[in-house]
Amino acid sequence: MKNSDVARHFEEIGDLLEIQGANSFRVRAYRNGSRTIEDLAEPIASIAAEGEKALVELPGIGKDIAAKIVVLLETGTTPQLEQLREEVPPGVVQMLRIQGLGPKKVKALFKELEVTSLEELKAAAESGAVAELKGFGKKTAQTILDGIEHVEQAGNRYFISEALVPAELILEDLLKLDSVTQASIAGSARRRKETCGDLDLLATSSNSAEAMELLANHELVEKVLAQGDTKQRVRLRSGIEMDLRVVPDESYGAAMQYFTGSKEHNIVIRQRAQKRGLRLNEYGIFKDEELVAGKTEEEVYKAVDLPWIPPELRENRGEIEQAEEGQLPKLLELKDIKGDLHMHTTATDGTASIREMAEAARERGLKYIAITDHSKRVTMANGLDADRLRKHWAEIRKIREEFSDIEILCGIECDILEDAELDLPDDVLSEGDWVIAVLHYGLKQPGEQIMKRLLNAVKNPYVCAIGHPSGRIVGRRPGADIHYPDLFKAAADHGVFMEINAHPSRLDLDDIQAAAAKDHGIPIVINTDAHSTTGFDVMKYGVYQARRAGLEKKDVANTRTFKQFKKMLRTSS
DNA sequence: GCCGTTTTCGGCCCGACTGTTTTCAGTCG
Repeated sequence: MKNSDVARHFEEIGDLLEIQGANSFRVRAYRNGSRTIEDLAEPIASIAAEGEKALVELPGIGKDIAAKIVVLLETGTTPQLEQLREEVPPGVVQMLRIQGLGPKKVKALFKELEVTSLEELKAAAESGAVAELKGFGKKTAQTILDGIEHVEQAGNRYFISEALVPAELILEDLLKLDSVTQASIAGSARRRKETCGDLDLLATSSNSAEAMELLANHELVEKVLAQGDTKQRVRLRSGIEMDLRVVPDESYGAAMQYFTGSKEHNIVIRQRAQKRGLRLNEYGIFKDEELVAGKTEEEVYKAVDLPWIPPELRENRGEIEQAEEGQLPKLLELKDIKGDLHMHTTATDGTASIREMAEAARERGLKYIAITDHSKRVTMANGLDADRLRKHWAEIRKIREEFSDIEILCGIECDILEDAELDLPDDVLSEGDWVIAVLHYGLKQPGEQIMKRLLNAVKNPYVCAIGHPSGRIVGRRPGADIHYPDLFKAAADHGVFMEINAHPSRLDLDDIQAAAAKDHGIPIVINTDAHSTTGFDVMKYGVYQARRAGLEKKDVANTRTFKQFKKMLRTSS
């Protein structure tokens, strides 16, 4: 059972308990436990194998949840969840996803109207039954109908790229207003989380009405959902919702800190404030009623005896302890990247030639690239067999003579076949400069076979890197069942790199596994997997992911000069 | 349900906005 399955199990217990009206702190305890498991780099089953005591040492896991983890791993479920599922049908949990419906209202709908699915809820709202319930009204019924439509048509979360692009455009327009003195993106988009549920914008302004009017009439905005004096919520045409908050100048830093989150990070920061006899909210840090800090984020952190913490790290995954000890990493930056080792050309499924890709890479300041078209197994991309690959490499060797200021490596993205063999023979691979081995097919194979394939690739003397290791698509397709500690140990032993694929739909390794790979001392490469000349522009998303993993420049191989990079290759001689 | 250098019991972050209410509960972030 994967960590994500175990985490989801306890998340569901939390949801169901909440609908039943359980103590909210008990509900939160299950969610905290769930999150701890979700964030683990190691399989929870390995920890459980050491005994219940090892589980209890995890934050947010006590005796009770530890015992349930053991039962869950042994039997595939827990009596508690089975019992809860009997009491609360699955459609009722679905109702929690509707904006404006929380546990109390959902419970009332379920108990009073016996509504157990979104369809039944829709019918009840349309018939007027919902509006007649105590605590409900016509507007609530309409909100529910809008909410159902939204849940049905849009997925709930957006790729970081889908979130940041409109947010940056709107931010730019806000800053053009004379009345707006400062403005920034906050929330999960500022933390560069791989997906965002919504967007947060923050501004200081002498005229908050003007800022809100601009947003209400913005071409990217579809509808104003709520509006007060300091807070406005809108839905963009893309479906994503955005909050704008206008705060006083002296509170800007506190509001940035507050609305950047994460919730888990902020809870700990506020607890630190409490311990120091201070009160922290979005307006500042207060001693009794006196404002003692709030204009900048640095001030806020200083008031709780911490240095400023980069937003990407604010997840309460150890960054507060690091900050306390002065051990925060100096995070990688986009400008540190000097090479890109994964891209395609018209030889397979790319849209640009070798020369065009090299020129585009040079324009972006890259000093070295590897052309890595597909191997033959990927028939739909016109993958290369040995003959075509050798000709392709000959072509690359010819073209690279034309470029004095950028190195072009003869590479290949070689499939690791379902039977664990590589898609091209060793004698062919040995002629290249850079071999990335990847899983494309058979991602649903049992973990044992997946590991056999990956380990076989790692042991091959010509494989330089494992590309997009899990094969996941963010929010859409789960990755292969990988036992990461074994993979990383083998990669470290054989000097094989791990890729962070920078495409916003992949971001694979994810942040947690990238941090674990760093701990194993494995060199990491961040690659765009560009299929066109504009494909290079996704590099920043890979860098964001690396920053969330706490990676520094030294942890990432393609920050090196070409000379240094080449020395790291096992095939270099 | 979890947690502990004020605590093994009694806490557990905090304010804005909405809609349904006649003073506030529910929801959200």
